Amino acid sequence: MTDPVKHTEALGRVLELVVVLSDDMSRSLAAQGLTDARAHLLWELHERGPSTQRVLAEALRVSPRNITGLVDALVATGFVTREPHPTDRRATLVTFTEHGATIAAGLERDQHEFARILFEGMPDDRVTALVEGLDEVLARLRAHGVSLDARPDESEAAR
Amino acid sequence: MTDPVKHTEALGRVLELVVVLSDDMSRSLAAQGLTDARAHLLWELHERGPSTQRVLAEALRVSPRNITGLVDALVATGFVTREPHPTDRRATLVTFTEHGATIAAGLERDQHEFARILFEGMPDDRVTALVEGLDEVLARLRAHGVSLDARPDESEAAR
DNA sequence: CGACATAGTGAAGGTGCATCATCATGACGG
DNA sequence: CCGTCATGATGATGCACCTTCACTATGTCG
Repeated sequence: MTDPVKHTEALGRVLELVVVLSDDMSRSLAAQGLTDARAHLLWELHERGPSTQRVLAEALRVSPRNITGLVDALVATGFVTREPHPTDRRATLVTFTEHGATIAAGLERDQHEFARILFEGMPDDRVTALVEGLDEVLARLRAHGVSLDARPDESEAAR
Repeated sequence: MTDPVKHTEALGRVLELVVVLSDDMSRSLAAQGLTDARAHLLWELHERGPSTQRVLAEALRVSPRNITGLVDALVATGFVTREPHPTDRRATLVTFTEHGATIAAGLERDQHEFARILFEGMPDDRVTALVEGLDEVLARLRAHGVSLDARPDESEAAR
């Protein structure tokens, strides 16, 4: 039971944070000439190193076809290049240009900067409480069957 | 100072929650034949009652032109109708059909259901801590100049 | 070698968003 | 009363993201 009203209030806070945060991050990315999707791709590339488009498609959870377009755009703006895969002639390795690598490193700095803005000076126990609270919420979501790759199978039967 | 690593971890949790949550909500909406934007419009209509498209555009923070399309879609699927404004012949009042009102009420139930899934059984003090933590983060975001209607003026000068 | 799987792309389409131009109507000062 | 300006909605275009289906080129395995 606990308090349903408080629960709805908490959900409201989470949703508000979602809106404000994603809005601000998008704006910050746009200032660097990046869209959300392209920045996401750059980020994955930054963490994985040169990758095939197939791998990127799975990382971003989008169709391989879509990756083609994103890579096209990033190639056009000089952030990445397509290199032949050394052993598989079907595949291409998406690789940073120098410029792209610089930008990607900047994304990481931006993330730290963001964390600093949000949490700097906040008491440690408060941050810990927040992380634990969010972890529990995430755990509940997963327990409820939100696996983040739930295919639209015949899973949903309720209602 | 406090701990930068913990801060980055906390940001990671927030971002993960954003992804998982919005993904799940989208799926839940799609199951009712609604896209995110159309559901958002329905939600505003539910909270405001019959509204002009202009008002909806401001509520959703999108261009009036875009509202025309969303309303078109909702009219086509029978969720809303366009009624003439009683006093201003330029304007139209977007109004629920019976079906639309039912669906909108369902959205509200869904939100409560969602809150229940996320928080039911969680100790009250934990929920409170979470809300307070999120409030502080939101306050910091705003203090940092994220006003949610920051026009791309000449505000950004840094970097 | 033949059957099948896999990497990437062309074609076509849906959705959400934007801007600019246009039309009809409202509001206000002279 | 009327001209001017503001405002509500929409037509026309265009971009970004995403999808599915079809197809080519290549890898893999019996």
